Formats: sequence, structure tokens, C-alpha cells
Amino acid sequence: MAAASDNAPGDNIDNPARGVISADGSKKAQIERAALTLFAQNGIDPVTTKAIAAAAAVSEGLIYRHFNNKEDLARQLMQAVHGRLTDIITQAAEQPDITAQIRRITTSYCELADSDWMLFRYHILYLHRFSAISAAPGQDPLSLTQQLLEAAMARGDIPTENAQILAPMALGIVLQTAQAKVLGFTLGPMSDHIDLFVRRIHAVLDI
Amino acid sequence: MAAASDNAPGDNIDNPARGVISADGSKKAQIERAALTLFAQNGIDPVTTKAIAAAAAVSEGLIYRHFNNKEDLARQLMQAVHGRLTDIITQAAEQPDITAQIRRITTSYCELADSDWMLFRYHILYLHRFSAISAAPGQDPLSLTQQLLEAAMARGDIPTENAQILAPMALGIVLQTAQAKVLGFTLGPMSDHIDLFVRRIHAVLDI
DNA sequence: CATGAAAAAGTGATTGCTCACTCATTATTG
DNA sequence: CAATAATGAGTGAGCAATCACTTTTTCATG
Repeated sequence: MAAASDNAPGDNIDNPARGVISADGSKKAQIERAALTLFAQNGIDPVTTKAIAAAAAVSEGLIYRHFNNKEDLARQLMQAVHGRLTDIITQAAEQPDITAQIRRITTSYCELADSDWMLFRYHILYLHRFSAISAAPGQDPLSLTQQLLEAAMARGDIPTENAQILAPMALGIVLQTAQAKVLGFTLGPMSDHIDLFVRRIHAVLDI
Repeated sequence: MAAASDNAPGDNIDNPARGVISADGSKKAQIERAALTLFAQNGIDPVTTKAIAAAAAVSEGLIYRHFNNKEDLARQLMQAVHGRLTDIITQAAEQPDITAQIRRITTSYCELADSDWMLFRYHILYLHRFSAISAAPGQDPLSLTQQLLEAAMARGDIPTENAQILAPMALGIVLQTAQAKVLGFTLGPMSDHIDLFVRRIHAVLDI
């Protein structure tokens, strides 16, 4: 998760990365998973706190021991997901060239989507609802991808072009397919198409 | 028309071709435009009927003379937008080759987005909420694009490949850029990038 | 290790408020 | 003067959030 082992810009004193989408079987984790699933399936507003509590097998009041309110719960969930996707891009930046970076990002995105579709679906559908969710300005998948492309252009790995436009295009190769799945089109697992995705991202970047 | 007595509130709605996003200055058109704008800006659930009525300079009750309920209003709006995008693809199919079709669709999409951004934004953000919204099965932008690609493959205009995967990729070149705009990235007008979009869609399709 | 006190976790009935929708009434047409 | 268009205060259902209370965990101390 939000790896704070080496230097993290801006230490958050009060809340280290605890609890949100936690792996343990704690009640908090139960609430988070129940809320994520219900939100992803039904949207945020239509889901009642009563329904979350019931799905988590927990009392309604307990939600408010762990989260300020329903919106805060939804925001923390989105932040967790967003952080994971951001981490994927950050880690991919360590790859030596743009080709390796593309494959790494594509693979990680597809694997996450396949292993936790509700989480991925939640991100696709409701990210727009939470602005200023990134840990720091520019610390989001789109901005980081743009930086990756700009670096590759500077190295001459890909032709120079408007990286701010190319970034959504490149990510869109994968994300738009996921969106089609959300809309009910029955494509198989995302991972089945990794090679195709990688090739077409290369094409979009003119390499 | 069916008996339009006032004890059946849904009676005056069986008029699908007229009224939705109407160009005239009717009260119904005012309601539609106000609702569309508020929905696109704030989401559907948080917008109250009172707020719609106020923005439309109309009484709250009048909404229910024209629509069964708030959800029905939202659905009819989405159907209208969806229909317009579907028409764009349908008309583009008359173009002689895939290159002309691509340019036609890209141009129309960009022009619609620039001329009525709220309408475009509404479609991008909330389409997933309304399933089975198409006039007929397969009558939606994604399915029609897929058919366009399959025809082009049959003609040998583009290499044969999984058209169901390629369709969202191709549309995504434009749509994902629009999505980035929704998320607050300040790209200019969509129309500024038509040539780039067209070239990169070609690249995605391997031509 | 036993003890108890304090903190934290957990409960669920209650509440105050918001909001979609209604309907009796008034205005506006043809 | 019908018939239709339009109004907006009123209503009841449903919901987020609270809070008084119980149970469990933590932990200092002899």
C-alpha cells in the first residue's frame, strides 16, 4: 500500500495508512469491503448506512466510530484505490525504458481489475466525485503518466507530441475497455488482452 | 393519443420524439435544460426537484406534469443524449471508407462536446446508471462502432482483430480525453485536437 | 498472575430533517 | 366557460447521524 518505508514527501502525523481496505478481518475492514461493494454496484447516494451495516454484519453506529460520515467513508475508499493505482505508475517508472513501463502498467492494471473488479469499478465510476484526492499535486495516475511520456520524449524514445493529450489516450486503451465492461459488454478477463493493449498503446504513442 | 385525463400522471409522456432537450422556449424545455445542467454539475441524486424548478423558473409541481418522477427525467435526458451520439455513428456509416468515417465521428463528437459540454459531461459521467437505454439492441455508439470496424475488416480496410475490444479503444481516444477534462485537466477545446485524434485512432486500428 | 480501572469497540433505538411527490387551488388559454 | 397549464404549501416516508448504554480490550500495579 502507501509505502512509507523510504522518504515520503510530507509525513502525515495523525493517520498512517491503517484500516482503509485493510486485509485483516477487523470490523473496520468489514465495513470498508461492504461499502465498497455496495457503492460499486449501486452508486454512493442510494446506499444507506443501514444497508452497509447489514452487509458488514455490524451495527450502524460502528460506522461512525471509524468514519466521520458516509461521504468520508466513500472518500477514504476512493483515496485507497487511487493510491494503489498511483503506486502502480510510480513503480513502473523504475523500469528502464518506455516499452517495459507500458507492459508493467498494463499488466498491473489488468491484474488489479481482474482480482478486485468491484474496487476497479468503483474507481472508474466515481473518481470524478472526489476532487483533490491525490496525496500531492501531480501524484495521480494521469499526471504521472504524462511525466513518464515527457521523460520518454526527452530521451527520444517516442516522438515529441503533446503529452497531456497522449497520457489519457494511452491509459484509455485499458480504461475504456474496462468502461465497456462496466456498461455490460461481455469481454473476458482484462488480462486476456494484455498483449493487445501493449501493442496498441505503442501504436498510439507512435512507436 | 390515449385518454389524457389528469388522474394518470404518465399519460402525457408517450411522446418520445418531442420535447426532450427541445429547442423551443417551452417550460418543458426549461426544465430539461435546468435539470441537465444541474445533473452534469452535481450528480443526479444530490439535485433536488426544488432546485431544478428554481433553476428553470418554474413551479416544482410542473416537473410532474411532464415527467413521471425525477429518475424518469434523468433517464429521458440520457436517452436524448445517447440518441444523438448514436445518430452520429449511424450517419458516419454512410461515409465510403473507414478513414472518412473516423474523421466524421471524431469531428462530430468534438463539436458536440465543445458546443454543449454539459450535455457531453452528463453522458460521460452517468450513462452507466441507465442500462437498456438504447432504442434497440445494438443501437448504441459502442455496438455500432464495433459493426463499423467489422465491416472495415471484411472489406480488408483494416487488419482483422477482435472488433469488440477495438471499438472501445477507438472511441476511447476521444472519450478518455473528455474524461480527463471532466477530472479537471485543462486541455483546450476538443476540436483543437481533431487531427491528432484521427491519426491516433488510425494507429490504434493498425492503419 | 490476579485485579480493577480506564479506554476503546460495539450496539441499536431514537430523532430531526430533508426531499420527492401530491393536490387543492388559481391562472391562462381557445 | 370548459379545458388545460401552472402553482406551491403540505405530507409522509426514509435517511444520516446521535447518544446513552453494554461489552471487550488494554494495561498499570501490588
